[in-house]
Amino acid sequence: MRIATWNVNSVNARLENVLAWFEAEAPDVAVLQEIKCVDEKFPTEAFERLGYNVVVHGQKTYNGVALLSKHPVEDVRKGLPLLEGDAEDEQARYVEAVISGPKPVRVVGIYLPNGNPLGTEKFAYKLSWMRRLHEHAKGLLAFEEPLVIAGDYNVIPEVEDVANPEAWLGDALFQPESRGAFRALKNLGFSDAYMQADGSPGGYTFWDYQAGAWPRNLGIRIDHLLLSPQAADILEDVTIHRDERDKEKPSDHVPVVARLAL
DNA sequence: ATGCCGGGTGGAACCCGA
Repeated sequence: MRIATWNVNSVNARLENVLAWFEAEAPDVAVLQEIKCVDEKFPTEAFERLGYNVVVHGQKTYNGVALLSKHPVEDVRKGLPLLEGDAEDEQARYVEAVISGPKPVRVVGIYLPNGNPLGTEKFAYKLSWMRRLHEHAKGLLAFEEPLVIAGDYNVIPEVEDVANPEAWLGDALFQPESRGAFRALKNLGFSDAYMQADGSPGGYTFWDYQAGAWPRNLGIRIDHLLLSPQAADILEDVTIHRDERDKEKPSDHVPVVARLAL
C-alpha cells in the first residue's frame, strides 16, 4: 500500500497537475495540504471518478486539508483536540481516518503552522499546535497499530535537510524550539520514513518560487511521514517526486510517497 | 531575503506562505 503526502498550494489552481499525478501514480491513500477552499469547492467528484473516497476539512482562502483513500474510511476526525486552557482553533490543519484495507492503518494528515515571523503570536501558535499534536499522537501510539502521521510539518529537522542552513537561521522552520518539538514527537516512538528507508542528505521536498530556488536546488525537507513502530516494521520504500517541481504551474512542494507492506 | 513568486480575495492592493 502506498501512502502519499502533498502540499498542493491550492487544489483548484493545481487541479490539472494534481489529477494527472493521481492518474499516473494512483496512491492508495493520500493527504493533501493547503487546499485553500471550503469543502463545497473541493473537486470531490474528480477524485471519486479516480476511485477515491474523499474526506475534506476545508477553510476559505487559507490552510485546508483532505484525505483520499481507495479503501473505505472509518473513525474520521477533523481538527486536532485542544488542550486545557486553549482557545478555539479556527484553522483547518488536521484530518485523521482509519483506512479499512486488507489490514487497517490509521492515516493522519497535518498542515503544521508555519510560525513566521519569530516573536509573534504566529510562532507561539506553531509551538502550541505542536504540543497538541504531541499529546494526541501519544494517545494514538497507545493503540499499538500501524499509524502514519503525514504532512507538511513546516520543520527542517536537521542541518542535512537544508541546502543553505545560514539562510534559515532566523526562520521559524529551523528554530531550536521547532526542531526540538519535532524531535520530541519522534522520540515518542515514531520513525521518520525517509530517514529509515533512504536517509541521504538533500531529500528536499520544498523549493521557494523566488530567487531561483528550484534551478539552484536551494531546497528544504519539511514534508514528512512519521511511522508508528508497527508501521515502521513494514516500510518498504520512500519516493520523493521531485519531477513535479519542474512541471508547468507547479506547487512549491512535491509529493512524498511511502510504501508499506499492507 | 528586506518579499524577487504565486495564490486568494475582490475587483486594487494586500494578506499569506516558508
